[in-house]
Amino acid sequence: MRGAQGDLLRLVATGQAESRAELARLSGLAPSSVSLRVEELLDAALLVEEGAGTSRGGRRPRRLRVSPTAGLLAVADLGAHHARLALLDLSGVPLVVEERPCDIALGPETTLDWMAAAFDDLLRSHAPPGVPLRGVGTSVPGPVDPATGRVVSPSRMPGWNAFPVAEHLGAHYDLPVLVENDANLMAVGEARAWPGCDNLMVLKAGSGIGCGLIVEGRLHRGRGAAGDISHVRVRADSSAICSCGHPDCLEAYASGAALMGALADRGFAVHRPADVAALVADAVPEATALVRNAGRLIGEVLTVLVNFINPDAIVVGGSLSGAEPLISAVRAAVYERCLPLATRDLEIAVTRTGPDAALLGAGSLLLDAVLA
Amino acid sequence: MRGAQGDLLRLVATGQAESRAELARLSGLAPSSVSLRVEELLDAALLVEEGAGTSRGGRRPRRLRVSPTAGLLAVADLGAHHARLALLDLSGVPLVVEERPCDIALGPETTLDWMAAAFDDLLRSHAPPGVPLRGVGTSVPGPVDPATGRVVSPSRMPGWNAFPVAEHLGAHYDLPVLVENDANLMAVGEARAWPGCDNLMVLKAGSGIGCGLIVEGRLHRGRGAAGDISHVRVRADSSAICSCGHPDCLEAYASGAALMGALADRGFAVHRPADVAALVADAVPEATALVRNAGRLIGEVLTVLVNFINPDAIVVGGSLSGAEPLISAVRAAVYERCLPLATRDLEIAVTRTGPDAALLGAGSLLLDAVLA
DNA sequence: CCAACTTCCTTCGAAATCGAAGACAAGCCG
DNA sequence: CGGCTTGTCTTCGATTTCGAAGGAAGTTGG
Repeated sequence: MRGAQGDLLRLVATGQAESRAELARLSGLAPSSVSLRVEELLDAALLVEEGAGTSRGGRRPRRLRVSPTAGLLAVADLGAHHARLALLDLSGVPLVVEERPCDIALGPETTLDWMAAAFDDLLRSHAPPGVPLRGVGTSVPGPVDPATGRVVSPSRMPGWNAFPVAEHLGAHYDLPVLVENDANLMAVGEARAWPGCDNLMVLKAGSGIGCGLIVEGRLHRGRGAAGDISHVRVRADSSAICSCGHPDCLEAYASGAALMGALADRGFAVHRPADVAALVADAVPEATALVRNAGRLIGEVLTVLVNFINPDAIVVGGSLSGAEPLISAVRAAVYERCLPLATRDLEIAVTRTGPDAALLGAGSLLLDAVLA
Repeated sequence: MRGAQGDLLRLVATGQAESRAELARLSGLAPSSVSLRVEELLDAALLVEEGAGTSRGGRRPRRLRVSPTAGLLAVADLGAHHARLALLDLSGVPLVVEERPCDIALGPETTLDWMAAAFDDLLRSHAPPGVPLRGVGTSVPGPVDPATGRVVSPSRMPGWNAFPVAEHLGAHYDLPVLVENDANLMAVGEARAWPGCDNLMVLKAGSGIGCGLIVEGRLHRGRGAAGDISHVRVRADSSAICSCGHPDCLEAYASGAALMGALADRGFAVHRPADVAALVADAVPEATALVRNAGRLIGEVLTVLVNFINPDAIVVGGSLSGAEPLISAVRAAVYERCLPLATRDLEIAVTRTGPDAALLGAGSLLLDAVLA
């Protein structure tokens, strides 16, 4: 897909434009040029005309949509013990989402080959005939070097260090391949649900603590570890040594793994972070207190970042995001301690996208690669 | 200056391109189109051809420069007790730089009218005849709402709250007017001296502590207070209440003002932050210890931001930047505590631009406004 | 010194893009 | 119901931009 057409298709696919007139406004092209390009996209069966939109006082626009036959994207959100897999159409709408158990500790080759097989499986059972696969993407729970698509010193991924994930996955396909950190993809997916918020911090509170940063509407990658808040030193009464070797990292107190450990010490049966959220939902005092304390610690770290970045919103996702005391404590810390200018219009909210945020984010970034 | 020409002129003015061929490479336009546009800019006397550049193995390029007669920019860097004023040509090169005493506590009208008079003064004495003034800009030592050009709750600027600085200054001129926070402008100015570093944190250590953030080559403004690190809570032995009402803000321990206070308590005669740096240069133990401690505290705050943003470099400027122990302590804290991935290629250095950074930054942003 | 190669810049026909004007299709309103 | 207004989309000549080819002015290397 070359330049101008790609831009137009992207605007339709991302839901920013639904008519030729909107395309003209957003793309900066002349209405006549837009008509020509759209005509070509219709001929190529990448776009379809679908009825009429709502009038804004004049003639009703002819609604444009990405054709369901334009192509599919296969995406995965890879966790430590299970992966969510999905097929999306080019506008990012899921045809099918599945969660399957897996184990990243088996190493990259095994895991990625398993993933490719799972994608084939989904395509066989759910892809309409004749619709081509156009891109493949996955999240990984660790830092990814944006230049090379390699995983870099991931603490939760034994055996994966410096493994060329994108390259290995790409060997199965002659297609654009995307590999990105899970919190980053979650941020991208979430960003589409927050129109008007160009600067967004998306916290992933799961068994680890991650954060994705959207600046001016675009994912901020840094050197691959951007968004890390796990290893910030927090003010704690006791003293814990983190796996990174430093004392009192946020992760050692406020991560899902830390909370699970603390609850297990007190005799609760918790096997995954969602179990912690469940205990909180059941109003178990120990769990609530621990989660609230975790939220306070996270919130105190976020104050620094909110003052510095001035985001439009902080969105909390991940399997602990269902624990209301966590969000409340984050809110309390941020609103109490940050500059008024930074919090005046700051929204702190739970995910609008739900558990598929990273899958949708992968679709969004993949679309860019496909239409490049 | 309309679009395409503006882009080309900007590339030459910012020193990114010196020949038609470079313009073609950087602008994405076809060589033939570049030649046409350059011809028009030469006819309009905005560009001049000036000899030949150095060959890169083939025909030598014909070097292009912005004409010295193309226009001037009047810029100021406004401090609490003095202002630096300059006239720049459109490529950002100063014709004249002066420092004059002033007092922002006299209020916005008085100060800004004084500034306009000072600009007129400079223009009379230093502007070549017939060269038009094309833009006016100033820094202010406080947050600026990017949308309105108003100062917002500035702690060091009594009487300025919500004052429409850009509007008032604009009444003197029928020209683009720029008003921006001082640390932000410093960051923009510094960024041009760090080619290849697209993500930059620029620390201004003066009587206050400010920070400007460059992301993907562009200034990050947030809601106007972005870059603030003054009011981060630090781990301190004693307890001090900051002017913002919270305990143990960084500013209360590590700002030039705080250091001056501490030194004055010990009987030293210090009247401006540079005096602190001078004491350190004279190896006065009390001053060195205080400055080193300030650097450590600042560095600890920066660790959070470095992990989160992964900048390419941290640049330290401001009147305390000459104090070597400050930089060393910042370096020590950041390199010790940050993630290896974040510090692997991180440079922590003193300003390359010197005291005129904010003036040059103002010129850089003004150029964008002039060529819009 | 002279060919071979590089890079820079221009020339000129082809192609893409624009923009003004108008056709088209609604809602609004007495 | 029939103007009136508003917004959408297309037509078509004018303009801009492109791109391939070639000339100009160097360097490099036998």
